Amino acid sequence: MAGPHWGLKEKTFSQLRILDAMASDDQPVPVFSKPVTLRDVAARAGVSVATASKALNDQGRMTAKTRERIRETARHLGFRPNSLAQSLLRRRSFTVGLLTNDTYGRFSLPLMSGISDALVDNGVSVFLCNVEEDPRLGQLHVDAMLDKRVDGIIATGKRIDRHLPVDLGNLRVPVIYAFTQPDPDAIAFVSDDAGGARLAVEHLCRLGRKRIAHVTGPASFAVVHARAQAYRDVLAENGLPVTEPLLGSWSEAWGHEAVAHLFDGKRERPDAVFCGNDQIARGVIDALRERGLGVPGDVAVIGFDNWEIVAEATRPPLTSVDMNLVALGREAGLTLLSLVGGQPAAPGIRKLPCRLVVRQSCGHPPDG
Amino acid sequence: MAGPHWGLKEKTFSQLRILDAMASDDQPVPVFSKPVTLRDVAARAGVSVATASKALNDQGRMTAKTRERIRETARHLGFRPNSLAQSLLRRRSFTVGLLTNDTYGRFSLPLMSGISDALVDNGVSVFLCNVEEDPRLGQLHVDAMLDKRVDGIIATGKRIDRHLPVDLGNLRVPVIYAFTQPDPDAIAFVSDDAGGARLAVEHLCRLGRKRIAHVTGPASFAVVHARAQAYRDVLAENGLPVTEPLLGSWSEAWGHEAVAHLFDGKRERPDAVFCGNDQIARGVIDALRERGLGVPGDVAVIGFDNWEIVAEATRPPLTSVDMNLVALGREAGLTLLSLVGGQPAAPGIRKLPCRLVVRQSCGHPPDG
DNA sequence: TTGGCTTGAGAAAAGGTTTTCCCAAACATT
DNA sequence: AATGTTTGGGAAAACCTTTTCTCAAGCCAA
Repeated sequence: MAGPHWGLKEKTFSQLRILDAMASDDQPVPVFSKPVTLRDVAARAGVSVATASKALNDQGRMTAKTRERIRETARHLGFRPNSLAQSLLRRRSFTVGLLTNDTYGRFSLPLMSGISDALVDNGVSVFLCNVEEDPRLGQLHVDAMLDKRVDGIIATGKRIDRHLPVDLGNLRVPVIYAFTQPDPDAIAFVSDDAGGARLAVEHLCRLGRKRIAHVTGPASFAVVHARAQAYRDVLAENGLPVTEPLLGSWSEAWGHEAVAHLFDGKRERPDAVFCGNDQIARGVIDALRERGLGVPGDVAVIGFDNWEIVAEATRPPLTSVDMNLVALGREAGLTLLSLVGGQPAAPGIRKLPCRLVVRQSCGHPPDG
Repeated sequence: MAGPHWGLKEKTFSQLRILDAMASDDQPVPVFSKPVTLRDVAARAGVSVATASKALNDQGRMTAKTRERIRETARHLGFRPNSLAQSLLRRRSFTVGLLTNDTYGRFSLPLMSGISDALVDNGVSVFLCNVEEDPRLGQLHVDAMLDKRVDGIIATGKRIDRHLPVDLGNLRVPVIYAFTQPDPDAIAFVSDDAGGARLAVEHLCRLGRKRIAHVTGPASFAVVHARAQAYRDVLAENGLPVTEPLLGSWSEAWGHEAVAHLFDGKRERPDAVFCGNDQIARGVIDALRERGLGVPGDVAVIGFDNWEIVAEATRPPLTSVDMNLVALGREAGLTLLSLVGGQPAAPGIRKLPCRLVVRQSCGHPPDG
């Protein structure tokens, strides 16, 4: 099996240890001391490092037997190429950075999950950097990432109309945004909020609800207006009366309070409430119960975000619009990858569709 | 300012562009094309790369004037050393990996935040890898991290008695565990659950509560027993009656249900409930309200985890035990760093103290 | 002036891999 | 037998930085 003699006197101590281990065992050798390098493989197989490299990368020309012998040797030694050396040469680190200011990870973690999913099979790892709202911290992270030669950066914010406290223009590496778009030339992935709102309101219409209210977050959020407009559009399309959306905060407390506005007045009372997020919906449901109103019997309630930990804990479990954050992350990751690979990509916003998750807070499912 | 002529014919196109830019501007030059290398700096300063390196790293000997000139040139060109090249040489990548299976990030994100905080000032970046419960995925991530020559790994789980689906023994790099300890020789950081429980129960005692119940998670969790024992201890120390903890799930629904057990029987009714997490506490509070019992008037309720998004949304806002996850992450990060630096560290578990966050669900604060 | 010592700075190796040549040997063609 | 052509494989450069070694010049003392 061994080739011609290959200069034992050149072997270092650690190489000798590897060889010793090999002599007694035919399994891949766990190496505790130094990592196995290509030189080790080449020496063991009796070829040059150049040939060894080509054998392992399916490059160059050599007899099938030689190639296989080198491969077997590498496998046997447990050789894994040093990514740093490869990166240095290829000017490509198989590493991307995810920049976020989302402390709780409500948005960034599902996104991260999608990104990581899409990239790990390509051997790409993800640096996660939480920059809070601190420009100094942001610069620190960005510099560290650039020094480490990340192939690209994904920047995500909590809302489309606020940006990270860091400038990513003219960066030498491609940048993709998720949930923010600092300028129109940037490539950004966002969920289709209007479409999601349509999904919700149309669902309520299909269930025969006639007086559908909308309780949502503060006017300072762009998504509030996008969703509110879709809400109005769908009601108009269905010939239903439009009541103005109630704007407040993203909290349970606001949902609670909004119910008072909706049900205390002398106006006709809603038989459905479309809520701007799951926490508001939760507050609404609690307040309705306190008033003796049944959900979904008297009033149907629908949420937004499909934050499972909230949606599944409400009684009854909450029907909600899911923004498909994992899929969004996956798309963003793949697009970044193709950008890194030199494929051009059109600037602008890509809206990804939402998805309705039907539970029990709106009554019988459409086909049930 | 320019030194002697330094061989213009040797300059590449991109270098010439840099020089052109310099001629017209005295600010650091934004470089869109290729990154500035040490060679560029050396050439521009009229010295060898060796000298340039030494000047920038405060090594070697040279006139103060030479050193300063090189530094100024580097600053001017916006030179940043290529981390990959440094890593290759130093066998140190200034990179660590955080392995987790916590999908929602309830635990791992605060931890991440602490780790990142502690390390970013040392120029260390963190790979976040979510391995779910998938051994294949785990191996994939670990291999990718090792190939990229991470300096160390922090592995975190959701619970101390379950481990990640991946073997991190004999890894060539130091490993630190958070919230898990696969074997007694491993270095692990966990929160002091017993201490946290003491904090909670003692708080209730100080407030004069006499019949304190404990509603917690499933028996399969080690922390359930640790906290329950501390609960019993504190009650005994205070001469109060001990009722057996109610074990269930970690959900709101269970908190709700537990209230029925506690208040429907013919036993004397509790005037306080110590809950195993904030969601249970939330369920308990909701159930109490439905029974017309006031919180904290009739019954004091205390939670665990201090998950702000839940604790602050309950009415009244929930007093809860905080596990100091950020601090724990910071400690873990710093310890890993010292391990990487060659400092030895004793194996075993390090318990970090919890902290009580007083809101309104237990009545007047001790000093209020 | 010679020998020894300090000072300032450069050459070269190292780190691990990939890739571009290049070269011998073997084979095929007239 | 002499000339092309393929084939298998190696040498060396490149990526960028750090560090060790070396060396010439300048200085001092004798």
